[in-house]
Amino acid sequence: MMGLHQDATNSGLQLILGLALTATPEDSITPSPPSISNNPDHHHHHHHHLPTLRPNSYSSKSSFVTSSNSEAEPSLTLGLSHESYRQQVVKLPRNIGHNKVSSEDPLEQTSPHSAISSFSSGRVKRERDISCEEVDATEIERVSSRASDEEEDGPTARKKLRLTKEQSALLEESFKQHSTLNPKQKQALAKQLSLRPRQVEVWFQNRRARTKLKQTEVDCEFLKKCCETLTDENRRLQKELQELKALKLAQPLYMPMPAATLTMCPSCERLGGGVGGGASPKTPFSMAPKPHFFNPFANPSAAC
DNA sequence: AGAGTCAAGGGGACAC
DNA sequence: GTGTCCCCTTGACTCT
Repeated sequence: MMGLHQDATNSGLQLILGLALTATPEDSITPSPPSISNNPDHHHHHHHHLPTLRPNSYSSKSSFVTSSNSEAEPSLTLGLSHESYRQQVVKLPRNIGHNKVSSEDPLEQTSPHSAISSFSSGRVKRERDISCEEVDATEIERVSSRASDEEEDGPTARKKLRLTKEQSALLEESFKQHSTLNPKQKQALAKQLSLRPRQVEVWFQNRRARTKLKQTEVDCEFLKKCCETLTDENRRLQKELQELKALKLAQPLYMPMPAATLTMCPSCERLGGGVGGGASPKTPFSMAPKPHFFNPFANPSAAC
């Protein structure tokens, strides 16, 4: 999809096209995904298996799907419903056990940095206040101790990841360059950000969705204005029509019309003076102010 | 307390 | 069959 700043400056026609082709440009630049068999961010979809209980809710769906991915972690639950699975997932500490998950992806091994950014909970606000480079050993220790606290917390709710400013900035920067990522780019970015590829992918998906939503809002505003303008124009034309009808009734049958309204097309010599004669049939949405009466000099053939 | 934000889950569609 | 996308939704968290 085009960037918002670009779309916002589009003309009406371009806007209409944009509406019809939502997100297509974005898709068009999506590189054909090469097959990466050892992609640690393995397909997150075809995951109709029963979920293996993982301590980390941020383990992508794909993580427990990849049976061939050397994950021999025993399943602690069978046939959990969606909700109960979520409940189970959040009961366990996130950064404990996450590292013990054997993964071919080194990125799956949560670094202290990502442990903080990915599994913060009550720390979110603090995390925003402190920049990520300020994450020192004390902070890491605090996180670790909190992890053990969480273990004792029992049924706590799922924790929410908040990306650090630096992570967000880098992701934004990357998004400006391409709104979609190929697997290599994703891997590289994930490594750079100490995030899992799945998290990068999700961020881009949500970012695209936000862009689209914003564009939709802009489109909506534009269409509202169009509607208002057309309503006004319609009102004006209706009024003009009424005036002309009244004028016609008030005049004797063969009384010549006022000179200003007597118009003749110079090419076919037919009388004009039609209602709203300035509006071209080809431009029904023209917002340009129109003359109330046909102007043969401005538009010699409009009456034909 | 309720609205807003945003990372993530789940599912369908599609290309290869 | 796999990987990725979009869409919709959920739930944790923040803001007012």
